[in-house]
Amino acid sequence: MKFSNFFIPTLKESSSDVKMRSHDLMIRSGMIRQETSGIYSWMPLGFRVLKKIIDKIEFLHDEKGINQILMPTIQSSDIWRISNRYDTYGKEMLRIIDRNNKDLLYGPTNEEMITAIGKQYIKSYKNLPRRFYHIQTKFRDEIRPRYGVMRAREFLMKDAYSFDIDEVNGENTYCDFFKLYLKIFSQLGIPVIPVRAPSGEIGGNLSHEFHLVVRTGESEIFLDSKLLDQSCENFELDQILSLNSYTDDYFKEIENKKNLEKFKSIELGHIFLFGTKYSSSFNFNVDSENGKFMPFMGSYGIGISRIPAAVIELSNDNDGIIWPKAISPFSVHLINLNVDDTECSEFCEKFYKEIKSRDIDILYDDRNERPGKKFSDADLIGIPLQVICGNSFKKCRELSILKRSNKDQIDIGVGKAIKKIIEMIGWNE
RNA sequence: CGGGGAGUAGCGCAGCCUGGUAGCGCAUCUGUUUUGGGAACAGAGGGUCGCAGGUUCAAAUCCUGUCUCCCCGACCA
Repeated sequence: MKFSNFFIPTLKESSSDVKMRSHDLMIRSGMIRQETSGIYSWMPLGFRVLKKIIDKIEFLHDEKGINQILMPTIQSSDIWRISNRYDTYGKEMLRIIDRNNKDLLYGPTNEEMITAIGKQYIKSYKNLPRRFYHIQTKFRDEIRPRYGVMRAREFLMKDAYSFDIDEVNGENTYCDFFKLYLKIFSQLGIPVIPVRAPSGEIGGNLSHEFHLVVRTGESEIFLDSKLLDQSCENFELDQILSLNSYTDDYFKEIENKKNLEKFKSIELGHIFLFGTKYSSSFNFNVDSENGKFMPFMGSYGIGISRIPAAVIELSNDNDGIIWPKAISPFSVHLINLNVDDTECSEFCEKFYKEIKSRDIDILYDDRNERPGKKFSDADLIGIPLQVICGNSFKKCRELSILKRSNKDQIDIGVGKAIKKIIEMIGWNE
């Protein structure tokens, strides 16, 4: 992508209204624009990051045989009356009336709808288990939206739902999702901690949240600090159940508070096994070999649009964002400092095409701007590798490769540059 | 919903107390010189001062109402 043809409206100055680092950087790097309180447009650069995250999440869900669907944003009040949540959900639910005076709502979540879908099609135990997911805009009319997309009213969420024949199978599914979530976050380059959350209204249910520990986070969790360095990706159910980590709410309920430290964090995911809560209110019965039963259900959410903000909150410096490779909008940022020079521009053009032909995302700054502006934009946008073509190209056919994370710079002959870049992209950090 | 702050050019702000031709920086446009870390000079364009009412010869400024946004607390991915 050429910078001249990719709209990134960067800003030099911060708004005094913006208090959180990630919020400020997302606005100044031209990723998002506020529409009204808690509602944001995603500009080209921001949307690219979002798409990277979506792609990874989709891939890993599809790989597990979880079927992607797309449910509507607008729901009928009817199904919410069946679950009795239309009246209890409260003011967070945005209610809408259509021209025929029918009560509609902008979906804050989809348990009711997925249960209605399941009930219509799943008639036999032979049709179970089933797992579905969708990625869709949600709306929750939060009391106080804040910090940009970190706590927005309209937000993008991946929510998955499972149907199983009984509790044991439901727990296995839950366990699968637990591991899947750890894998997803690890592949996104985000070190999350699984945290036990309180059981819901129905006793005996399972719930965990996935938190990113960061000093400026707005949640509080309590955990054994050993968990910070431990991988839980291969945990079995009993280990998951006995994790020594708790959400704020859960912490108040437990008795043994030894070895628990308080951390600030950002909640990025939440999984929940709620059993037959909705299948029973929907009278969702399925034939078994010798009678009928109600499917055992769970739901599994990831706050997609919150992820870029969380990552930036964790990974930035005075000059701007430092993207982890996995979700960086581009892998390489080529900076041409001499666009007026034919030789330099021709080289950059060729170099740009060559990198692109190797399936590497590259942003090529071909704008007629001064070096200082290009460097500061590059640092603000935060692409992991900056490749600079300037004076040393003219003098001795060298490029500079600069790592955004620590500003380490190497100068390298043009012939060796591509090989080196590919090598650096492959580095794990 | 309680408490606090703010709405003036695309962005960031001053002016308001003490009423009298709406200003500064950034950005934008033109020209010249510049070009490895947000360039310099010269010029130009851009505003129903959130909205509505009131006081006054005169309102960005004073009064009343209203809308919106932000921050702190109780809810959430």
